[in-house]
Amino acid sequence: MPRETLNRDQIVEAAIELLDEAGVEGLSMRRLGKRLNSAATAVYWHVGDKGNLVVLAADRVWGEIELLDPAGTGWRTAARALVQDTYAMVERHPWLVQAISTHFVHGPGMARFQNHSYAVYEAAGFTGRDLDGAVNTAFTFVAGTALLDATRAAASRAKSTDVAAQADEIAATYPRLRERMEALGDVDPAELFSQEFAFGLETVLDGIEARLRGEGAAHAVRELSH
Amino acid sequence: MPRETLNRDQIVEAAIELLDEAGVEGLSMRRLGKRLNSAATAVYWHVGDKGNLVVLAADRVWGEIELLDPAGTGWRTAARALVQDTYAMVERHPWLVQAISTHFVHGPGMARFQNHSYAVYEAAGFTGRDLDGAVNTAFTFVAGTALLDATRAAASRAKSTDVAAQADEIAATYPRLRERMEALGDVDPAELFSQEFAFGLETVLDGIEARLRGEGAAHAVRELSH
DNA sequence: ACCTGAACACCGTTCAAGT
DNA sequence: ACCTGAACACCGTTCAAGT
Repeated sequence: MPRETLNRDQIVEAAIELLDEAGVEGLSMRRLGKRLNSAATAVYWHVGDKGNLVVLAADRVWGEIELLDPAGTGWRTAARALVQDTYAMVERHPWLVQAISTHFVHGPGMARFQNHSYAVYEAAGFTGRDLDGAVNTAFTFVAGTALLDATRAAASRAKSTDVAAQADEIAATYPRLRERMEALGDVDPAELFSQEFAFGLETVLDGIEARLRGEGAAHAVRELSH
Repeated sequence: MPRETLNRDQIVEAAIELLDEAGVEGLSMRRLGKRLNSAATAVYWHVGDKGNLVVLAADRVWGEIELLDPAGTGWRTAARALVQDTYAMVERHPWLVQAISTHFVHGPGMARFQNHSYAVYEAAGFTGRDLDGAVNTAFTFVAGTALLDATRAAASRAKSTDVAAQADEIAATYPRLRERMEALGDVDPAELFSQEFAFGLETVLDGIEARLRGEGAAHAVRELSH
């Protein structure tokens, strides 16, 4: 499978494949070189170093998110869809959380996404600092969900269910945790997670909506930055 | 500085020091061995491998969080304090986000923290699945803040402000982002972040409080799990 | 029970040398 | 302008051998 010359896009694409398969640790310049039929070190000419390559890959995947025009659907539907679609993207690329936690990712992909976020909450009626606040609150919720989901994924990657069993044993020594474990024992973990996600999402949107009506304690905070 | 024998606590303590200084990547078994005046490989006998050591360190730091009795202060004050204190802990240990994103951390430290979370929202009046929902929503907010803060920290670690300048240039090609950049140009980034944090926190607590009064769209979600 | 040292199979990155 | 190969300074981990 010969090719003219290497280029950035092609390298980033291959890197994303490797990242999806094996995570940040599993992406090595030597493995990447092999996949591209070139010397591992040839990649350096195009992307600088591994850190920068991870940043390029991380920014790229933000471009996969579908942007729904809030004018057609109403802001809350668009806001909900945006959070859900972002979460789906993160699930396709579980390495993204680690990438973001160790690198500053703010390229074209992120800018496109952020600009749309602003469009959604602008359509809701927010302006100025409140607009920043609303966008940021929703984004924080997605980020949190992604991070918690990454932990969960790490748990199922762990050798056997040994780790989970040990966690349960420890939790059982605390009264409230034991009570919840017993109450939730029958529920499928995946379904549980998705219900918690839905609950959290609507709760956050409710908080944002209350702010829109000038209600809620969040109102007082705004006075700080007048 | 001689010592009897190595032990787990001592190793985890030294590991946290190294993690605070240089992150997960900067923690190497050889460096750790040097700090403990022992062969790098001696550590393996006590903690298994590096992954498990990171998990032990990550669980340990959850124990640093102060737990405020909600009976004395009211649930909202206790909930707010818990989020703020957790965030402060994460700022002291910036590697925690990466550790959690790649490992399943559910030891005694986490259990203690989680049990207290349940106590706070139980004091607010939540029970059953709503209690899980409230605890999880608040925790998701802290997790998201931590992840976003890690990115920010990675930005300031990056060589010069080159990266940030480049990010601004890209953002400026989007109308809404450019507008916000111009509007916020004068504001100190650290102060901005802390105001967004306060806004988000109160917004999320407002959403949770609305749920407590049986208001809000989050109510409908609860029906799904009856 | 606890520790050491050598060894193995990897890494990311630099750089002179090639075309 | 783009690529190669050797080389350097690291990694995590295993394991026989020691006490």
